[in-house]
Amino acid sequence: MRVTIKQIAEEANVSVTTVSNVINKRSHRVSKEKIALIESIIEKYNYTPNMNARSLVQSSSNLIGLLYFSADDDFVFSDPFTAEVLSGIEKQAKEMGYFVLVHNVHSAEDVKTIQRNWRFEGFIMVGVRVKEFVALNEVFDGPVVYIDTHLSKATLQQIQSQTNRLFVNTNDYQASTLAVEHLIQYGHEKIAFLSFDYIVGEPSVIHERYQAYLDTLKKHQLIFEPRWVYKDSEFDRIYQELDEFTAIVVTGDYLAAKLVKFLKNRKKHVMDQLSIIGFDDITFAELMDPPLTTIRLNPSNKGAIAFHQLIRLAKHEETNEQVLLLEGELISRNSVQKMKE
Amino acid sequence: MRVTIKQIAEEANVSVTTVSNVINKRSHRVSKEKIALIESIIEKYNYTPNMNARSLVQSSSNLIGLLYFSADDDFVFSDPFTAEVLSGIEKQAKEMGYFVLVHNVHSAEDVKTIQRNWRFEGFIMVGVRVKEFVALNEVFDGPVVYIDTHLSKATLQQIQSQTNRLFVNTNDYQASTLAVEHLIQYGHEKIAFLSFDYIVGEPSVIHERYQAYLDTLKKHQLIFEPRWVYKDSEFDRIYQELDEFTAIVVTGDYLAAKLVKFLKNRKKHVMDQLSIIGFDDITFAELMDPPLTTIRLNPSNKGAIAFHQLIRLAKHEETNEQVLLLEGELISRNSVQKMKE
DNA sequence: TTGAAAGCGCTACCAA
DNA sequence: TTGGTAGCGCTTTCAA
Repeated sequence: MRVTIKQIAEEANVSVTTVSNVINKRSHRVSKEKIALIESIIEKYNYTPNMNARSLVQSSSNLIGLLYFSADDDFVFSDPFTAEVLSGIEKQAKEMGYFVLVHNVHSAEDVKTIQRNWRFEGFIMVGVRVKEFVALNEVFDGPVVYIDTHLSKATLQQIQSQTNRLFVNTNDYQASTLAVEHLIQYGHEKIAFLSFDYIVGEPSVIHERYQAYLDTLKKHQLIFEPRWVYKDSEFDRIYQELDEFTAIVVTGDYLAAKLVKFLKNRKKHVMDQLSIIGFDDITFAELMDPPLTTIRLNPSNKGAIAFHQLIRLAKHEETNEQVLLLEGELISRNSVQKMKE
Repeated sequence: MRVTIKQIAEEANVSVTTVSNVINKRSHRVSKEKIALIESIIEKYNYTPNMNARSLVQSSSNLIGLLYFSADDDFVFSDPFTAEVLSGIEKQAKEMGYFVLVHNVHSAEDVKTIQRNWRFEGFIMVGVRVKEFVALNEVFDGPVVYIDTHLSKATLQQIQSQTNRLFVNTNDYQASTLAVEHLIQYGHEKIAFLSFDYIVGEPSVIHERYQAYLDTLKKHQLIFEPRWVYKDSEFDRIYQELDEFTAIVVTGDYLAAKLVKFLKNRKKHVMDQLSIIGFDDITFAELMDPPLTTIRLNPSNKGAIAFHQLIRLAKHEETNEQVLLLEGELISRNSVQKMKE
């Protein structure tokens, strides 16, 4: 059977209080000798406190929850993005003595249950959409860091007073500007845009990127051709209109990889003719043929930052900004070629 | 403040025991009316029991730990394999009302600490090597399922008596046989083998695959040329000896992707001349150029199975086999070509 | 069918 | 500097 604080106390001939005090490093409340003695016994039995008991009495736990939202029962942790976020979180958590419980949730109710079951210091939430945000945000009153949840100005204003809510996003506008500027710098003037389908008007990653695409074209006085804006279901149309533009911005590397494959199947050497830039810098980007030029978003870093912010919130430390924007970084490989003068 | 069992009891004018009984579905101990009454109150307050309290008294928790071993501080959950395993585990766990805590550990000591902190039903361990196995195996006496830990016959024999230890592996021998047979069927007779570096003699995934490669060649009376066995550091040598063989077995898709890239850089159309088969079927395999023929290993399935086995162990259900072997599946794409007769 | 009470392991308060 | 003790929310005897 495992050693408890009581047994340690007995063996040391002290009270449980004293043992508790040395465990919790309240050294000013215990004599040096006793500390040494108790620590040796702790060492001997390899004692570590029972978190359940501790959490029960303290109503806190060194436990944080990584919640991933998805409507369907998809295998979300196989999504490389989520996986890397988790990676970043877990690494930091381990270092700081925290534990991470992961859970895939579908609704606010789910969160209610899970947070009632355990005592979480807080949550990091990934994949929350605007429409579920409000309901969700009410469920839990502890600290929450949202990753990549883009809110409208109005909603943001509403929750400004909630000092324990934080948003860690990529600066998608900046990232996308970076992408388009790179293309322009390389001499491209006819630039297309490909993204997953999204709800127009609703704040989102894609919306930001699209806006930046528009603005950057305008800034450089390049033509914007509505036809050149594609959804992921329109590969065929891209193929047909291929001669019209010389470069395309694709809002994700994975989608870019799919497009490249599709195009290559139709036409062996398309990529000599079309420049392509993606987002994310997934592992595979550099292994593609041609190696994919992309905007690196560094999700593990995002996870790490989210974690640290969460801990700050939990400790009621001041934060200036409610929305943290992480910059994207241009990774220039060969899929974007210089236009001949 | 949250509702407790006590408050429910008060509101229902019954004792906590009775409430506890309805929560735990001991319907024969409570009258129908009280059950209805109590359940309605539970519903009303959206009450769910506090796991810490429950775990404390029951010494169990519906909590399982996914422990990933790594010597260094790598971002292991960004490894697509681990991520998918987690995916499979988490999905099942959620369905059955379990929770998954993930932790990256470096040593047996780490495990000791973490398991003392929380009350785990059991652990699923990934990435455990033979040399750390023994020490590790002693630390915890609850159920453990090891994923892809290959042990020697001797070690396996030693722990045969531990009925709560289980191993879920891919049948790497079968998988590799499948790969080589496929190549042979397509007319290849000169077949090379590429793997990461590994310790010869120590049971491992690669060792199994190598052995199957050897045996299958022999079975078909094909020549085995020791020179054609490569490590991941020997891409250059592969390039130099490229004319000697027509196909290569690569023990992982990621490695295969790297090789293809390397080779293409040297020689534009190598892949017309060399057939290649990988293992894993990573997401990217089908997006490669050419699309990679591979042996699908289905890690999320592995995770799901591991989870179910763990629960069986925890419930002390009988298991016949201590080592579960999951079959690989040939996914035939275009990277393996038929030899001309 | 119901309830009183002990106790899981720990912390925190108060008293010595 | 030390210890006694209440109590966190729950389950589990045992008795009624």
